[in-house]
Amino acid sequence: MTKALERRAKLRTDLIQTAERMIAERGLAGLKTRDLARAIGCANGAVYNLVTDVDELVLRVGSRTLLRLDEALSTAESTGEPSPRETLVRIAIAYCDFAAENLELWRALFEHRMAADKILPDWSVNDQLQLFRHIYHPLALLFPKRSQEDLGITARSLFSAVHGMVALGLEQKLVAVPLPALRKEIADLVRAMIDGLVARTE
Amino acid sequence: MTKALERRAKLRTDLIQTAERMIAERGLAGLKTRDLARAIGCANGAVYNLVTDVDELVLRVGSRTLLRLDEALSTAESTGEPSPRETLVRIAIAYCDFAAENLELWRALFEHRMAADKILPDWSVNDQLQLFRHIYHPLALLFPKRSQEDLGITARSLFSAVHGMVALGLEQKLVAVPLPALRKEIADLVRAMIDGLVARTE
DNA sequence: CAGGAAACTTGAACATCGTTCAATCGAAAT
DNA sequence: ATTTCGATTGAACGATGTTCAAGTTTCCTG
Repeated sequence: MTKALERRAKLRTDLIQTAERMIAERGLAGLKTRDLARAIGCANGAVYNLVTDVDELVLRVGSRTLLRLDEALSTAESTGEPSPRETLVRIAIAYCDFAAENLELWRALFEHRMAADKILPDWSVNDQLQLFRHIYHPLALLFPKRSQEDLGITARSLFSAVHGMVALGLEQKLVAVPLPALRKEIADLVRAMIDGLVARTE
Repeated sequence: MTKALERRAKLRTDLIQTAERMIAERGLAGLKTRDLARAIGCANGAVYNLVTDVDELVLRVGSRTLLRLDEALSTAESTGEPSPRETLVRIAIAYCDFAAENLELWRALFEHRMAADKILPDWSVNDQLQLFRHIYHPLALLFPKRSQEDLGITARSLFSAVHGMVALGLEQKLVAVPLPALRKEIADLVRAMIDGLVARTE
């Protein structure tokens, strides 16, 4: 009994890691079940013993990506000058750097679309909401009088704005922005957003 | 000679319009050549007489979407209080509204990915760069001393930030934000960004 | 207007996907 | 050793984008 389950568990781990590598190397569209099966040494159909869907596989890879992203943002949050303003700048830059260094895996987080009827599992939803908390803390220091709800909204707005700059900045379709320039733009605009928000409370 | 070309031209127009409707109704992933052929009354393979690729078809639909978006931003730019600050806010809100009202077509602009080796045609690139000019004008009024290049960079940053808020705000995966709330958040953050940028020049 | 050339149109065929499932295999239990 | 039952296989299915030889229409010329 244990023998079979062990094998299954190992295969499952291999599958997810191989899928991660494959997305990183060839993009989300380059993920093929037959390639996966060959890579982990099993039959094409066997993939569906380890995972119900390709959708689930992508979500599992996404979970790992979000975990690493979370770590990157955590170190950015706690490393360096503790001023909330500069902490938020560091977090934004860290987001940009992570996206640049993990371009295809990061893209897969947003490119992936499931059939409208399928609902995505809880473990996947929770993963995503965790990200805002890195922004929430410094924001709470900057705006002690704001309600939790307000802070949450502002945190998401800030995150979204930085996300947009990174997303369009790393897009190769338009004129590709050199990474150092993008980092500078992001730092500038984050400082401007914070200053503008702070000024309103005075 | 004319007869054949007329028919071709009409079919081509039909094709693009049908593709547009199909994307609007069922999303980019719902665009199928066989459905298109049936809808415009020709054989499956005939689609490739009108268009070299599905890629080209999506780009042509995208061009129409960008044109309509441009119009929406134009009226927002010239309608209402002429203060540059409020003009920029109106443009941002107009972008948000357009995305909400043309959700799938707007998404198709960014979801679509071509094979890495294929280069996208000039007419498609030009379409996209036009958008920034709506932001450029008010920005130039706010920052008369900045260089053209600087203004262009700031314009793209502002656009990208708003784009991010709209993109993540309209995403249904996470908690869906009610549209009025999203509009308010965008207006707030745009004002904050502008105020923050202006404060730096004083 | 006839008739051949050129261009257009067709739809069957191909390659590639994700996914399914009846048949086969192998390990644990008796 | 035999049975049993779930795990595994890989062939097959249904879509899908794309191609192309064959058939059809259109156009030009004598």
